[in-house]
Amino acid sequence: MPELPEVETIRRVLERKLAGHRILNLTISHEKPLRPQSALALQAHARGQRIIAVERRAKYLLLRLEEGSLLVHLGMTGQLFAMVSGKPAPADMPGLPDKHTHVTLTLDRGQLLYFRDIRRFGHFRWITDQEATRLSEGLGPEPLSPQFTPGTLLKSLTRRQTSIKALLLNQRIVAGVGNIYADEALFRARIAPQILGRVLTLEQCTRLHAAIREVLKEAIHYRGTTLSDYYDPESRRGGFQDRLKVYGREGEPCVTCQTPVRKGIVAQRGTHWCPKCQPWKKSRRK
DNA sequence: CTCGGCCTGCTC
DNA sequence: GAGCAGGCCGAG
Repeated sequence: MPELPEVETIRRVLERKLAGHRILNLTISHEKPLRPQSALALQAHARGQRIIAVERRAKYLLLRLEEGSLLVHLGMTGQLFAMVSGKPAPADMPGLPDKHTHVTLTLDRGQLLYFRDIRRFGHFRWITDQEATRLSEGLGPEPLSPQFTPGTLLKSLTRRQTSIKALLLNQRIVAGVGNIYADEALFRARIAPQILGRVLTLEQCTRLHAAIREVLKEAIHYRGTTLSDYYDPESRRGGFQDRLKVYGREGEPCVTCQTPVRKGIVAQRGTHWCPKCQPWKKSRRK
Protein backbone atom coordinates (compact mmCIF):
# COMPACT_ATOMS: atom_id res chain seq x y z
CA MET A 1 0.00 0.00 0.00
CA PRO A 2 2.18 2.78 1.16
CA GLU A 3 5.00 4.15 -0.93
CA LEU A 4 7.48 6.86 -0.07
CA PRO A 5 4.99 9.79 0.13
CA GLU A 6 2.65 7.88 2.42
CA VAL A 7 5.46 6.67 4.67
CA GLU A 8 6.93 10.17 4.81
CA THR A 9 3.52 11.58 5.76
CA ILE A 10 3.26 9.02 8.54
CA ARG A 11 6.78 9.85 9.66
CA ARG A 12 6.02 13.53 10.02
CA VAL A 13 2.92 12.88 12.11
CA LEU A 14 4.68 10.35 14.33
CA GLU A 15 7.69 12.61 14.82
CA ARG A 16 5.39 15.33 16.10
CA LYS A 17 3.35 13.02 18.32
CA LEU A 18 5.87 10.50 19.62
CA ALA A 19 9.32 12.06 19.83
CA GLY A 20 10.40 12.30 23.45
CA HIS A 21 7.81 9.80 24.71
CA ARG A 22 8.87 6.75 26.68
CA ILE A 23 7.57 3.27 25.87
CA LEU A 24 5.93 1.88 28.98
CA ASN A 25 4.72 -1.35 27.47
CA LEU A 26 4.36 -3.19 24.20
CA THR A 27 1.85 -5.96 23.56
CA ILE A 28 1.64 -8.32 20.62
CA SER A 29 -1.38 -10.25 19.49
CA HIS A 30 -0.67 -13.95 19.66
CA GLU A 31 -3.40 -15.03 17.30
CA LYS A 32 -1.41 -14.87 14.09
CA PRO A 33 1.78 -13.09 14.94
CA LEU A 34 3.92 -11.31 12.41
CA ARG A 35 6.83 -13.50 11.50
CA PRO A 36 10.13 -11.80 12.09
CA GLN A 37 10.58 -11.56 15.84
CA SER A 38 9.27 -13.11 19.00
CA ALA A 39 7.01 -11.07 21.21
CA LEU A 40 9.35 -11.54 24.13
CA ALA A 41 12.38 -10.24 22.28
CA LEU A 42 10.47 -7.24 21.00
CA GLN A 43 9.17 -6.41 24.46
CA ALA A 44 12.51 -6.88 26.11
CA HIS A 45 14.24 -4.51 23.72
CA ALA A 46 11.61 -1.79 23.52
CA ARG A 47 10.12 -1.51 27.00
CA GLY A 48 11.30 1.45 29.03
CA GLN A 49 12.99 3.16 26.13
CA ARG A 50 12.48 6.70 24.97
CA ILE A 51 11.70 7.44 21.32
CA ILE A 52 14.40 9.85 20.20
CA ALA A 53 13.30 10.50 16.64
CA VAL A 54 11.25 9.06 13.80
CA GLU A 55 13.10 8.50 10.54
CA ARG A 56 12.32 7.09 7.13
CA ARG A 57 14.48 5.15 4.69
CA ALA A 58 12.74 4.14 1.45
CA LYS A 59 9.43 2.67 2.64
CA TYR A 60 10.77 1.78 6.09
CA LEU A 61 10.03 3.73 9.25
CA LEU A 62 12.57 3.77 12.06
CA LEU A 63 11.54 4.74 15.56
CA ARG A 64 14.94 5.56 16.95
CA LEU A 65 15.23 4.49 20.58
CA GLU A 66 17.94 5.10 23.14
CA GLU A 67 19.20 1.63 22.16
CA GLY A 68 18.51 0.48 18.62
CA SER A 69 15.31 1.14 16.68
CA LEU A 70 11.86 -0.17 16.06
CA LEU A 71 11.75 -0.95 12.34
CA VAL A 72 8.34 -0.80 10.71
CA HIS A 73 7.44 -1.79 7.17
CA LEU A 74 3.80 -1.45 6.23
CA GLY A 75 3.71 -3.99 3.39
CA MET A 76 0.49 -3.57 1.44
CA THR A 77 -2.07 -2.87 4.17
CA GLY A 78 -0.08 -1.82 7.24
CA GLN A 79 -1.32 1.15 9.26
CA LEU A 80 -0.08 3.03 12.31
CA PHE A 81 -2.55 4.88 14.47
CA ALA A 82 -1.57 7.25 17.27
CA MET A 83 -4.04 8.40 19.89
CA VAL A 84 -4.21 9.58 23.46
CA SER A 85 -6.20 7.45 25.88
CA GLY A 86 -9.32 9.22 27.08
CA LYS A 87 -9.43 11.56 24.10
CA PRO A 88 -12.12 10.79 21.52
CA ALA A 89 -10.75 9.05 18.43
CA PRO A 90 -11.44 10.47 14.96
CA ALA A 91 -14.79 9.32 13.62
CA ASP A 92 -13.50 7.03 10.88
CA MET A 93 -10.74 5.40 12.90
CA PRO A 94 -11.41 1.69 13.36
CA GLY A 95 -12.17 0.60 16.90
CA LEU A 96 -8.72 -0.23 18.26
CA PRO A 97 -7.34 -2.66 18.97
CA ASP A 98 -9.28 -4.96 16.62
CA LYS A 99 -8.54 -8.38 15.15
CA HIS A 100 -6.05 -6.91 12.68
CA THR A 101 -4.06 -5.03 15.33
CA HIS A 102 -0.76 -6.82 15.91
CA VAL A 103 1.19 -4.47 18.13
CA THR A 104 0.08 -1.96 20.76
CA LEU A 105 2.57 0.49 22.23
CA THR A 106 1.66 2.19 25.48
CA LEU A 107 3.70 5.34 26.00
CA ASP A 108 3.89 7.90 28.77
CA ARG A 109 1.36 10.76 29.06
CA GLY A 110 -1.40 8.43 27.80
CA GLN A 111 -0.03 8.20 24.28
CA LEU A 112 -0.88 5.02 22.36
CA LEU A 113 0.40 3.64 19.06
CA TYR A 114 -1.26 0.77 17.21
CA PHE A 115 0.18 -1.23 14.33
CA ARG A 116 -2.53 -2.80 12.23
CA ASP A 117 -2.06 -4.91 9.09
CA ILE A 118 -4.87 -6.84 7.42
CA ARG A 119 -2.78 -8.87 5.00
CA ARG A 120 0.17 -9.19 7.38
CA PHE A 121 2.83 -8.52 4.77
CA GLY A 122 4.28 -5.88 7.08
CA HIS A 123 7.07 -6.05 9.63
CA PHE A 124 7.46 -4.65 13.12
CA ARG A 125 10.67 -5.53 14.90
CA TRP A 126 13.50 -4.18 16.95
CA ILE A 127 16.92 -3.88 15.30
CA THR A 128 20.38 -2.74 16.34
CA ASP A 129 22.05 0.33 14.90
CA GLN A 130 24.30 -2.00 12.95
CA GLU A 131 21.34 -3.79 11.40
CA ALA A 132 19.79 -0.45 10.51
CA THR A 133 22.97 0.58 8.76
CA ARG A 134 23.16 -2.69 6.88
CA LEU A 135 19.55 -2.38 5.80
CA SER A 136 20.16 1.11 4.50
CA GLU A 137 23.29 0.07 2.66
CA GLY A 138 21.32 -2.57 0.78
CA LEU A 139 19.01 0.07 -0.68
CA GLY A 140 19.51 2.50 -3.52
CA PRO A 141 19.63 6.29 -3.12
CA GLU A 142 16.79 8.27 -1.62
CA PRO A 143 15.12 9.88 -4.63
CA LEU A 144 14.82 13.26 -2.90
CA SER A 145 18.47 13.32 -1.83
CA PRO A 146 21.39 14.83 -3.77
CA GLN A 147 22.81 11.31 -4.11
CA PHE A 148 20.16 10.64 -6.73
CA THR A 149 21.08 12.30 -10.03
CA PRO A 150 20.35 11.68 -13.72
CA GLY A 151 23.88 10.31 -13.98
CA THR A 152 23.54 7.79 -11.16
CA LEU A 153 20.18 6.75 -12.57
CA LEU A 154 21.62 6.19 -16.03
CA LYS A 155 24.52 4.25 -14.60
CA SER A 156 22.31 1.99 -12.51
CA LEU A 157 20.23 1.10 -15.58
CA THR A 158 23.06 -0.03 -17.80
CA ARG A 159 23.51 -3.73 -18.22
CA ARG A 160 20.10 -4.45 -16.70
CA GLN A 161 18.07 -6.76 -18.89
CA THR A 162 14.57 -5.75 -17.83
CA SER A 163 11.91 -3.09 -18.27
CA ILE A 164 12.23 0.39 -16.82
CA LYS A 165 9.06 -0.32 -14.82
CA ALA A 166 10.67 -3.32 -13.14
CA LEU A 167 13.78 -1.26 -12.44
CA LEU A 168 11.83 1.57 -10.83
CA LEU A 169 10.21 -0.97 -8.51
CA ASN A 170 13.64 -2.35 -7.62
CA GLN A 171 14.60 -0.67 -4.35
CA ARG A 172 18.30 -0.99 -5.14
CA ILE A 173 17.97 1.35 -8.12
CA VAL A 174 16.02 4.05 -6.32
CA ALA A 175 14.49 3.56 -2.90
CA GLY A 176 10.85 4.24 -2.13
CA VAL A 177 9.08 4.21 -5.49
CA GLY A 178 6.21 1.72 -5.75
CA ASN A 179 3.60 0.78 -8.30
CA ILE A 180 1.55 3.99 -8.30
CA TYR A 181 4.41 6.47 -8.45
CA ALA A 182 6.38 4.39 -10.96
CA ASP A 183 3.48 4.67 -13.42
CA GLU A 184 2.98 8.35 -12.66
CA ALA A 185 6.67 9.20 -13.05
CA LEU A 186 6.94 7.31 -16.35
CA PHE A 187 3.91 9.16 -17.67
CA ARG A 188 5.38 12.53 -16.72
CA ALA A 189 8.70 11.57 -18.31
CA ARG A 190 6.88 10.32 -21.45
CA ILE A 191 8.59 6.93 -21.25
CA ALA A 192 6.75 3.67 -21.87
CA PRO A 193 6.97 1.28 -18.92
CA GLN A 194 7.86 -1.68 -21.16
CA ILE A 195 11.07 -0.14 -22.50
CA LEU A 196 14.29 -1.83 -21.44
CA GLY A 197 16.03 0.29 -18.82
CA ARG A 198 19.39 0.02 -20.47
CA VAL A 199 18.25 1.67 -23.72
CA LEU A 200 17.28 4.94 -22.00
CA THR A 201 19.31 7.94 -23.13
CA LEU A 202 20.79 10.49 -20.74
CA GLU A 203 18.08 12.88 -21.85
CA GLN A 204 15.39 10.37 -20.92
CA CYS A 205 17.09 9.67 -17.60
CA THR A 206 17.14 13.39 -16.90
CA ARG A 207 13.41 13.63 -17.55
CA LEU A 208 12.69 10.52 -15.50
CA HIS A 209 14.85 11.71 -12.62
CA ALA A 210 12.98 15.03 -12.55
CA ALA A 211 9.60 13.30 -12.90
CA ILE A 212 10.27 10.94 -10.00
CA ARG A 213 11.26 13.79 -7.72
CA GLU A 214 8.38 16.00 -8.75
CA VAL A 215 5.68 13.39 -8.37
CA LEU A 216 7.00 12.29 -4.97
CA LYS A 217 7.25 15.88 -3.72
CA GLU A 218 3.76 16.71 -4.90
CA ALA A 219 2.35 13.56 -3.37
CA ILE A 220 4.01 14.35 -0.03
CA HIS A 221 2.54 17.84 -0.24
CA TYR A 222 -0.93 16.27 -0.60
CA ARG A 223 -0.18 13.76 2.18
CA GLY A 224 -0.13 10.70 -0.03
CA THR A 225 -2.63 8.67 -2.02
CA THR A 226 -5.62 6.96 -0.44
CA LEU A 227 -7.13 4.38 -2.77
CA SER A 228 -8.60 2.27 -0.01
CA ASP A 229 -6.48 1.37 3.00
CA TYR A 230 -4.07 4.25 3.45
CA TYR A 231 -4.72 6.53 6.43
CA ASP A 232 -2.17 8.53 8.35
CA PRO A 233 -1.73 8.03 12.13
CA GLU A 234 -4.47 10.58 12.79
CA SER A 235 -6.81 8.71 10.45
CA ARG A 236 -6.61 11.38 7.75
CA ARG A 237 -6.91 10.36 4.11
CA GLY A 238 -4.36 11.43 1.54
CA GLY A 239 -5.26 13.89 -1.22
CA PHE A 240 -3.13 12.83 -4.16
CA GLN A 241 -5.57 10.23 -5.53
CA ASP A 242 -7.43 13.09 -7.26
CA ARG A 243 -4.24 14.09 -9.05
CA LEU A 244 -3.17 10.75 -10.49
CA LYS A 245 -2.81 11.02 -14.25
CA VAL A 246 -2.68 7.37 -15.30
CA TYR A 247 -2.81 5.06 -12.28
CA GLY A 248 -6.34 3.70 -11.89
CA ARG A 249 -7.55 5.59 -14.97
CA GLU A 250 -7.79 2.74 -17.49
CA GLY A 251 -9.99 3.72 -20.42
CA GLU A 252 -10.26 7.34 -19.31
CA PRO A 253 -8.85 10.07 -21.56
CA CYS A 254 -5.21 11.00 -21.16
CA VAL A 255 -4.97 14.40 -19.46
CA THR A 256 -2.62 15.56 -22.23
CA CYS A 257 -3.92 14.05 -25.47
CA GLN A 258 -7.33 12.45 -24.68
CA THR A 259 -6.20 9.01 -25.88
CA PRO A 260 -7.69 6.34 -23.59
CA VAL A 261 -5.26 5.29 -20.86
CA ARG A 262 -4.21 1.67 -21.22
CA LYS A 263 -3.65 -0.92 -18.55
CA GLY A 264 -1.60 -4.08 -18.85
CA ILE A 265 0.83 -6.22 -16.92
CA VAL A 266 4.48 -5.14 -16.82
CA ALA A 267 6.93 -6.57 -14.30
CA GLN A 268 4.07 -8.71 -12.97
CA ARG A 269 2.23 -5.60 -11.79
CA GLY A 270 -0.79 -3.75 -13.07
CA THR A 271 0.64 -0.92 -15.18
CA HIS A 272 -1.02 2.18 -16.63
CA TRP A 273 0.23 4.33 -19.49
CA CYS A 274 -0.83 6.54 -22.37
CA PRO A 275 -0.02 4.76 -25.65
CA LYS A 276 0.38 8.06 -27.48
CA CYS A 277 2.37 10.10 -24.95
CA GLN A 278 4.51 7.09 -24.02
CA PRO A 279 5.10 5.42 -27.37
CA TRP A 280 6.53 1.96 -27.41
CA LYS A 281 7.34 -0.21 -30.38
CA LYS A 282 7.02 -3.85 -29.58
CA SER A 283 10.31 -5.01 -31.02
CA ARG A 284 12.16 -8.28 -30.97
CA ARG A 285 14.63 -8.13 -28.13
CA LYS A 286 18.21 -7.99 -29.23
C1' DC B 1 15.20 -12.36 -14.26
C1' DT B 2 10.65 -14.28 -13.66
C1' DC B 3 7.54 -16.37 -10.92
C1' DG B 4 5.04 -17.89 -6.95
C1' DG B 5 4.12 -17.27 -2.29
C1' DC B 6 2.98 -14.72 1.71
C1' DC B 7 -2.33 -12.94 3.61
C1' DT B 8 -7.20 -10.94 3.81
C1' DG B 9 -10.92 -8.69 1.76
C1' DC B 10 -13.34 -6.73 -1.96
C1' DT B 11 -15.42 -6.72 -6.74
C1' DC B 12 -16.97 -8.99 -10.63
C1' DG C 1 -15.46 -18.81 -7.65
C1' DA C 2 -11.87 -16.22 -9.80
C1' DG C 3 -9.17 -12.36 -9.97
C1' DC C 4 -7.20 -8.43 -8.11
C1' DA C 5 -4.86 -5.13 -4.60
C1' DG C 6 -0.14 0.28 -2.72
C1' DG C 7 5.40 -4.93 -1.29
C1' DC C 8 8.99 -7.97 -0.83
C1' DC C 9 11.63 -12.34 -0.72
C1' DG C 10 13.42 -16.58 -2.19
C1' DA C 11 13.34 -20.60 -5.40
C1' DG C 12 14.56 -21.97 -9.81
